[in-house]
Amino acid sequence: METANPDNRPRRLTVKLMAEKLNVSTATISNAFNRPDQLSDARRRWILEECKRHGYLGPNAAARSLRTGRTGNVGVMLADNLAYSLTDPVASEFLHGLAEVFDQRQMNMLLLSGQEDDEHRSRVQEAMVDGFIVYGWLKKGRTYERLLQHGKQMVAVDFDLEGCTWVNIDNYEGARCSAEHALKKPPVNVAIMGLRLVDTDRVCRIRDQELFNETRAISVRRLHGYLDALKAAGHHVSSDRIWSTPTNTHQDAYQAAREALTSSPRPDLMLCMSDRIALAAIQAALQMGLKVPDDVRIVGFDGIPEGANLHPSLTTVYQQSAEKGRTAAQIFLGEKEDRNVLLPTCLLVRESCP
Amino acid sequence: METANPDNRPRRLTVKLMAEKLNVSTATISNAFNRPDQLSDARRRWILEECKRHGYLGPNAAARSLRTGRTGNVGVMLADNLAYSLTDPVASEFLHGLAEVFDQRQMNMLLLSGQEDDEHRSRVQEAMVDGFIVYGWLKKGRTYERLLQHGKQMVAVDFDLEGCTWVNIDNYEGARCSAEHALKKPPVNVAIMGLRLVDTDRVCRIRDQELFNETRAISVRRLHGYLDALKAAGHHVSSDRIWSTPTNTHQDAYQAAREALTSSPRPDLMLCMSDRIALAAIQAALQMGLKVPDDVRIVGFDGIPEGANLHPSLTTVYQQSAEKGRTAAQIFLGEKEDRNVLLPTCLLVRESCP
DNA sequence: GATCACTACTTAATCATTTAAGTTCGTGTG
DNA sequence: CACACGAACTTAAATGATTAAGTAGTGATC
Repeated sequence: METANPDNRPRRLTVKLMAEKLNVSTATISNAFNRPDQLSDARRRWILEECKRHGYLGPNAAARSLRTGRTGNVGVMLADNLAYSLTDPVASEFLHGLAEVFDQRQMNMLLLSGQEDDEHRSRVQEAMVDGFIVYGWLKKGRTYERLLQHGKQMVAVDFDLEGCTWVNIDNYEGARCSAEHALKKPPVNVAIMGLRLVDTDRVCRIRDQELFNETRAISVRRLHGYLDALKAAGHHVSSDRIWSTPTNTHQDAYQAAREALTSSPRPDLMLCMSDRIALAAIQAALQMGLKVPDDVRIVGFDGIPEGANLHPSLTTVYQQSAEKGRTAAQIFLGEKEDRNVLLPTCLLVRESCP
Repeated sequence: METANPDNRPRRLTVKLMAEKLNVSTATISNAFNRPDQLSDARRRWILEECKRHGYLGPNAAARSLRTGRTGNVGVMLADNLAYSLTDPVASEFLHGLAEVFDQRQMNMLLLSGQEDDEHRSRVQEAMVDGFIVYGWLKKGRTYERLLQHGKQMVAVDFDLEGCTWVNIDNYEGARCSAEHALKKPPVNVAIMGLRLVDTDRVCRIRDQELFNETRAISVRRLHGYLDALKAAGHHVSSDRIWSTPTNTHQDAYQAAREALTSSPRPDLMLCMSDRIALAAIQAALQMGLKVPDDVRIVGFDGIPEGANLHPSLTTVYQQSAEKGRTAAQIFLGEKEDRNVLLPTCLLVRESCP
């Protein structure tokens, strides 16, 4: 048991103390803050004013949450590195969409990293939230397990979680369609620039045995889209012509692009699984003195704003990142009829691959 | 009082129930989860295993927080619109820096909007956090007051809050120095493109009576930096030549730039208080058939990555946004000796104003 | 004048933990 | 043997709110 306060001076004000001071019940104070209809208007105003005067700022959040079972927070679990995600243009747009809805509904977003620390502790159980939005592909592990167990509301985005409602885009069709467009003018050598197609932390080429590894289902679907379009056009792309970057950072993207562009035979069409990769590829190509799209055509994926004002501007697959956030938030809040939503993509034909 | 559970079947497992099931005290279960040194290793492992088997996932976050007085969360209050901030390049970099430190220390970030709703309710009191990082200039009001009262740990960034530790950059010197550089080649007509210099929600020019309004101290300091450099070089800029945008969005920035460039006399030097504004100004100038820097020289502020790869690339004042986040986090955690930090800026001379 | 409905409260149980202090028991020591 | 000590627990008092159910008083209605 805790020792009594030596000075007998309370450290913080509580409803109980305020009730004593004002000579009313704790229930009445609570009602003054939460349920105006439960007491007369005059009394309510008087209580609020007295509380302010005495320095009682309002109910303690933890105690309230313990009693009501609600927190007013939604846990936003980002599968990728948290710090990185905050500057990734696609993730930022998604968070923007989420914030638009949750902010209006007076809910706060608690950012959670999906990556586990050395002790594999999970942040799911300890998070003070009413539920989760899970964004991106989470590896199986403790966190994954805990997400299946906690029993709160949950929406998965860009991710398949058994039994969970979801929002996603049509990665396969977006990729297929962009490749189909690019193949109208037949290329000689195609390179595919993948994002986390295999489970390593280095830029590398894919080997046959790793090709259908499902570590990153988003990318695997995009890959199938590319490959099917290529097949339909009578092209064969060996796994030697498929690169993979471990992250969507400019640094990795640039390295991969550079490797691909200096490989032999030099590609004249690069299908990139993100705009970051595509922009890095354009930069690398220009620095090597190549002309885009004359010497090498480049197609991206995502449709980030930066791709529009550049010269050459980027041909890419636009995905509705912000809408993905708004939709996920609405499903979370039960404001949407559909429990699962597949958002369409659309092809933006610009200069890098006309 | 609450009615007893009709089935007599508990809705969730608690330490109490687990204690009964396993025939140990609640204290022992709690210790198994929190203080390994308080019980034998064998017993601890047994308890954790039994808990898992019965489906008890661990202590309830709200109850734990109520008892311990800690939450493991840090409230990140963004003065600007929350949804907007998440896509603003400077704010994103700042959040990136924060996340780098807090994620490593196992703390979660709770995003809070500094903007008040219609009822002026403040989120400060209800937030389940151990303290606050306040980012950006907060208007006086209920939220501002509450921040002064809550008594928890707090760090203000890009903001002055009486008695509070802070991190900031030298806005005055950064601006002065960039203007000084630009004035080496004497301009004929200077335009200053301000960010929230006055308290309206439209793009506008400044009138004399509003000039020294302190709604946005960051901008006011930058303005003084510009004006002092101009004065030193013998220039006078009337308030008619100073624009202000209400937000740092591309849309507002573009509109302001367009207005400035079509105003008479047309400016041949534009000092912009953000890179977003400067980039919009470059775009607007090019679209009008003007040459940058030949017809109009443009200087930015922030040093965002997008300014580097553009043609013409952007001359600007670099500020260490991510470092600002890391520093704020460290001060918050008490890991820094200094309680207040003023970060230096540096001038990046590039093509838009050589 | 009894009954009823309504307002404006109060009472007290409950939410799920943590932790200082107390208990028990086995072991080493003078 | 007595005593101290530490390990391994248990006991029970907080932590700070919310809320169903109960109560008292007032006025209207039959």
